Amino acid sequence: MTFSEENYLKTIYHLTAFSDQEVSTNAIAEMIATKASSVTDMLKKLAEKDLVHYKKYQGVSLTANGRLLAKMIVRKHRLWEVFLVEKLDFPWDEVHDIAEQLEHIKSEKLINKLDNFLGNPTEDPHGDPIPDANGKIIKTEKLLLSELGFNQSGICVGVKDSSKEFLKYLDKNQIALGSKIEIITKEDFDFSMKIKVENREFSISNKIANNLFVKLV
Amino acid sequence: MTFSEENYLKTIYHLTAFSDQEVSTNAIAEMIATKASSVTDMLKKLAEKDLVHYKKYQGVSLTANGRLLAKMIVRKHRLWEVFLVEKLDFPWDEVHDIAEQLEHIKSEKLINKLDNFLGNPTEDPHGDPIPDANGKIIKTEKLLLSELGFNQSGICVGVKDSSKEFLKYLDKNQIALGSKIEIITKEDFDFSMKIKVENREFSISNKIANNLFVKLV
DNA sequence: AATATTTTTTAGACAAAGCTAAAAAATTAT
DNA sequence: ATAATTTTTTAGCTTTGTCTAAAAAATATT
Repeated sequence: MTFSEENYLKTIYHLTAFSDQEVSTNAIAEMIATKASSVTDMLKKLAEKDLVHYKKYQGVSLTANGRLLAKMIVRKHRLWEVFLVEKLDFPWDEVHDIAEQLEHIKSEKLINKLDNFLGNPTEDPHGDPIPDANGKIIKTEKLLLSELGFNQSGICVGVKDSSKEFLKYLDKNQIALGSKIEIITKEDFDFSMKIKVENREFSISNKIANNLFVKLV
Repeated sequence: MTFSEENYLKTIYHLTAFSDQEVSTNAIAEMIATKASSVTDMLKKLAEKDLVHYKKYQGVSLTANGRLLAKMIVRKHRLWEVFLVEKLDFPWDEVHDIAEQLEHIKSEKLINKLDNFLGNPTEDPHGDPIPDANGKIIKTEKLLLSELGFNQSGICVGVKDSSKEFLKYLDKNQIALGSKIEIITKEDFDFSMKIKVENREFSISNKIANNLFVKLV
C-alpha cells in the first residue's frame, strides 16, 4: 500500500466511524484537501483491491479488509502519539502532524514492540481508543461536559475537537486528561458554565463544554 | 526534499565519506539498485538544487549544503537504530530496514527530542558515529581486528560490514559491541586467527577479522 | 414535471521517478 | 593511433497521483 492509499483508507474510516453510512466523494475530497476527481480515481483503485465497496455516484464504504487495514493505520498513529507525549515529552497539540508521518512506517514487529514498550495503552493522548493488534477497540463510556448539569462532576477523558487551537486553550487553562471538573453554575441563556478545576473557578462557553469528554464521577 | 532525493544524497555521502573523491553514476546506480539513466536524471535535479557538484561524464560530489543534509539523514537513521535496539529491544541485524524508513520522517524537534531521550549517543548499534545537530561527527580511533597481532587484545567497537549475515554470525558467536577479544594465535598462511572471547576460544577467518573494528586495550 | 443546481465522473494533461534502447563520450586494449 | 569496450547520457515511454475542464448523473427548486 502506498502512503496515499493509506490516507484515503484512514479518511474513509474516520468519516464512517460513527455514522456507519456510505461516505460521499466530496466529503473525502474536503477532508483530504484534494479534488473530487482525484478521489474518484483513487476510489476505483481501492475498489479494485477490494478495500472499499464502490458504485458510481453512490458513495463508498470500507470492506472488512479495508476496515482492518484502516484500523491498523489508526493504531499506529495513536501509539506513536502516545510515544511522542509520554516518552519524548511533546505537548499534545504538536503530536498529530508527526504521527501522520509515522503512521506509514511499515513493520508489524515495530508497532507491536512499540505497543509493549508503551505498556499497551488503550487510549491516545486525546482520549481516543487505540485498536489492538487484531483491530479490536475498547471504547470507554464517556459523555460531553455539556451534558452534565449543575453540581455534577466529571473526569476529563478526551476531546472531541483535537485541533491545535482547542488543545492550546485547554493547556492554557490547565485542563488535561485526568482533570476533575465540577460544574458550579450553568447559564440557561447561553449554556455557558462556571466550572472548578483543581480549586480554580472560571467560566467556559458551551462550545468548549461541547468538545470535552468526561467520565461521570 | 522527497524520499528519493534523500536516498541519493545519503548514498553519495556514504560513497564519498572515506575516499572524498567524485563518485561515478554507475557506483550510485549499483548502490541504490537502479539504472544508470535514472541516476543521471536525479543528479541533474540535485545539481539544480545546489546539493551536488555535477558535470556531465565527470562524476558527482556533494556541496556543503548537500553534505549537511546527508549528515542529517544519517543522524536520523542512526538515532532511530539506537532507539530500536536500546528501547525496543530489536536485534542489531533487524534495525537497518526499519531505520531506512524512519530516517525520512521530517521534524527537527522530533529528532532532537529523540536524541535527548536516548542520552545523546555518539554511536549507533554498529559502532558508526552519529552526527550531532550541527552535523559534527566525533570519530573514535579504531582499527580492524585483522591488524592486530599475536597476543594483542581489543574491545569490539564496531563492524565494517553490517550485513544481516555478518551480524547474525557475530550474534551466534556471542561477539557484541564491548566484547573483549584476545588474539591467541594467527596463521601466516591464510591469516585466520584463534581468538578468545569471554573464556571461549575459537577460530575466525581473515574475512571476519577484516570486518570487525576494535579499540586496542 | 421541467428546470436549475450540485455532485460525481470522465477525459486529457502534468510532474516525479523509474525504465529501455540508442547515442555519445570516455576509457582501455591492440 | 585506432579500434573495442565500458560508462554515461539522451530520448522517449510508463506508472502514480494529482490537476482542470467538460460531461453526466443525481438532487433540489419552482
